[in-house]
Amino acid sequence: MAVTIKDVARAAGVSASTVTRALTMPALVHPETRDRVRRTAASLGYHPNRAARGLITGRTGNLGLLVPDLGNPFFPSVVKGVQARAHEADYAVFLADTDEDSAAEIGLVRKLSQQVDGLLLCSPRMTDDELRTLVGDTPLVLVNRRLARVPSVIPEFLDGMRQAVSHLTALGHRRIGYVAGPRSSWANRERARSARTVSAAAGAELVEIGSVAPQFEGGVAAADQVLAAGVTAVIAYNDLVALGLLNRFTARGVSVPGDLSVLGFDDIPLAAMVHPALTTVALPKEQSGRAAVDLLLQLLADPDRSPAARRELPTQLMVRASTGPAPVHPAPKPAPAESAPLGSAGPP
Amino acid sequence: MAVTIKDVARAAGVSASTVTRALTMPALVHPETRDRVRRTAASLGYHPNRAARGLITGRTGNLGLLVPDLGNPFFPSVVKGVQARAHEADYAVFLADTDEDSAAEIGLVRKLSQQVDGLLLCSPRMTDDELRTLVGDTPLVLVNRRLARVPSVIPEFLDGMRQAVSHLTALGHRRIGYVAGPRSSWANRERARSARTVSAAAGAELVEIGSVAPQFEGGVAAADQVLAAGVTAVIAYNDLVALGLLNRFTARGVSVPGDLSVLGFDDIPLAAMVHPALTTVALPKEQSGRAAVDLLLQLLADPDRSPAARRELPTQLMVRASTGPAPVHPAPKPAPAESAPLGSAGPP
DNA sequence: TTGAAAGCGGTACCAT
DNA sequence: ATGGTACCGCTTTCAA
Repeated sequence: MAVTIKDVARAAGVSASTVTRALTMPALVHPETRDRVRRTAASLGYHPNRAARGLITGRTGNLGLLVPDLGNPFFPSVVKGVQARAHEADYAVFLADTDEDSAAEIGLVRKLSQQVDGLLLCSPRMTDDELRTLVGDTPLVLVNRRLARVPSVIPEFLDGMRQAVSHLTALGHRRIGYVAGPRSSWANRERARSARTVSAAAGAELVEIGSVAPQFEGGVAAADQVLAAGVTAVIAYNDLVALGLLNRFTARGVSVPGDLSVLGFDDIPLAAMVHPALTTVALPKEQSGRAAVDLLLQLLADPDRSPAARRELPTQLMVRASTGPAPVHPAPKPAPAESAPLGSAGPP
Repeated sequence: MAVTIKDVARAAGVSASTVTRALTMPALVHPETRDRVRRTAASLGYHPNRAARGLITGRTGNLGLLVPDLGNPFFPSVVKGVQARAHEADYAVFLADTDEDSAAEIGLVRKLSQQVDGLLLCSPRMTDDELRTLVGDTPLVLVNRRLARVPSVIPEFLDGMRQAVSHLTALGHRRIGYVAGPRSSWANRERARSARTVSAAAGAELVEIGSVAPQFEGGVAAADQVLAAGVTAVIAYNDLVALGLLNRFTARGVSVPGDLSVLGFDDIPLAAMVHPALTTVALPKEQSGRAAVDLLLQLLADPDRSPAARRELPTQLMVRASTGPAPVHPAPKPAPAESAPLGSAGPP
């Protein structure tokens, strides 16, 4: 069994109360006693049992983080940010991957909420109504999602999209595609809305295409529709989808950015590693994670504060090789390609 | 405050003891009472407080998972496997990213061990001696690392390397490079050792190159040494390093697989998405995670069992476009390239 | 079959 | 400045 407070008390010749004080309210105990207790505790390798402490203080020192899919590199980045900030504040982190399943989200919130001081929901897929039923139970902070009266950390989507569209129109593009992500994703709805607003303002025509899984395969699946849409540039829901598009375009002999410009969202590390490197709107990832933890800690420290603190973090267009001047002639519509096996197309 | 056992007891008109029994030892309570209690509990939304329960049972229902870097897509995959299996068994998972730092690993093990029933250490960077001091404290399972008398889940590296080298020698390669990863990585030591053993047996010459960070940048950094080594094929410590090599080769005008074949390890999803797609040795990832949880649960269920259960999982060579026949003339040594900005090289 | 009481490892309050 | 005691939520004897 582990070392308990009683072991320390006995070894130091004091009561359990004094041990607690020496460790958590040092000012209240005689310096000499304090030092002796602390030394004894250290030498015995004593660490207070957080569960037991939590039982009485109501504080567990834990927080929970839910993400839809660790397979999308966007989320591990957010997780890293959360971890880093949480550990600084001496919090431990429960992580759960919900597999893009809103039912799983709800169940996990319920299960975790009793073991944590607060929860961070990153890009939750559940509906607003479902989300509302969870509020009040446990302190909640949303990441990448906005809901009235719930604290949240979100990126400046509108500005990011403005940067993206300005870049494309400056290159001469006038007819731009947007490949939509999952309908259950608030981020997708925001990006689509921003795309409409911004392209209207810029005098460009926006063609909305499908609604695909937020993965490489989604992009591969949407690529032919993009070609058929006669656009000269396409903005993908996220980088994975953009990479799927790139892959399929290469397989069909469509040159990027010669025939078609491709732009992603997120700036996952991968975006800079591929060929051609992907132009993308960088979202704050680690930073979102850190900010969310900050917001949560703030909330815990002083619960009666504004229940709807909200932080919006800047986005940044990363111009790389996948976008270029609009072709003089509209996008080509090549003959149906030999169907290349996904992800294994040979060299051009 | 959340619903407690007393609330349920009062509402159902029984004692707390009966509530416990009705929920955890149904056989011991009168069917009628049992049903009434369970209905009341359900209608009140009662979930037993796991921390309180753990205090007395000694079981927390939690487990901890440490990984070196979530930024390497290999680890999120393992995490997904752990999560999936853990949730099936009704366990919650503490996750910690140690940032490739062995000191952080040790601290986190200490911090988490009191809150969990067992810990999974994935690719720990600490030394064998450090690792040994941690054993016995809390049930431990190693993933991707072997240590005497500690249960572990590891891939069949030797066989994986054999597949890789056989593939290359069959293509005519006789001089093969191995770009080493971090020295603190057991996996790296194993791969290097396997590479030596296997290539000797296959009559190929092995050239060991550097020791780089297990990341894209590590590969970029090693690429020029690889070219200078006069090999016709190179095996990278992992896929990220392989991608870094590819990127720099492309920038220097070296054709893959025309001039040089490149082979990775891991089979991260990315490997199939790039161009040319990366030939790689697929390691079990989700599967390792699941197996590790299984091993841990087994250990918890019956602690006196063999303390050193060990599972070795098969690996699988994925042949893709980055490997091809050895060139007739040894690898070219192109003139020093214009130094292309990392990760942003334009189209060939 | 059920209830009362003790105690898991801490902390907080009230004495002294 | 320190010790005693009650209690956090739950499980587990022990009696009835």
